[in-house]
Amino acid sequence: MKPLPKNFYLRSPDTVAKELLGKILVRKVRNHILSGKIVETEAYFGEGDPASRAANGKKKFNLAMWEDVGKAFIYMVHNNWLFNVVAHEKGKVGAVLIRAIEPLEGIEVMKKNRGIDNLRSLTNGPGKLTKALGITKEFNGIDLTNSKSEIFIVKGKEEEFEICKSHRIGVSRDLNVRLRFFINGNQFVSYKKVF
DNA sequence: AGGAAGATCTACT
DNA sequence: GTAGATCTTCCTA
Repeated sequence: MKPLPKNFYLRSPDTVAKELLGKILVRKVRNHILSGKIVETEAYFGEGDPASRAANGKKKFNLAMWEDVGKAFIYMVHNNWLFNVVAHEKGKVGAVLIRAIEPLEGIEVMKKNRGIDNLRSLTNGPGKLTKALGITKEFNGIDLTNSKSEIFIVKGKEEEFEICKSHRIGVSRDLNVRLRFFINGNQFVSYKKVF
């Protein structure tokens, strides 16, 4: 499987967020592979988006959002690492938060990483999936378009699904636009409720 | 030093 | 399904 090319991410964050649904997030560890289908995402812009980490200008920790698209942008909130993909049009700023995946390969390892046995709550949240896949700040800036990386994203198999939109979750000051996208009816979407 | 943050877990109604 | 306590960085004063 070849990773999605860089120009996939060279578009508006909301477009990329929508199109990332159904793609496969792959995490390579020494002798095994963990992977899952992306079922829920959120788009974040740069300036003008009060919920974005980039809203207050460049900082040390959010530099990745200004840099090359197709890279990982990882930061911590409430003791959880959140995994984003840098995506924006040329010269702009933005990222897509991966909020939930459906486990495919390496489920036993994910259960061990999470310390639980329940499949449904294994990766149905942004902080949960990073824990299940063993993702930490160390991977900030990693290239997701290179299959040699420890984390990358490939095209999944073709399938039909309905895309739903809602407002972003947990954001104290959201924009008046729906920027959360998820696969309708999927068991691993973090909240069914539509805000 | 203090507070806020894109969340999670647990314990209930 | 919803409410409340609580976890750790990084930013701002």
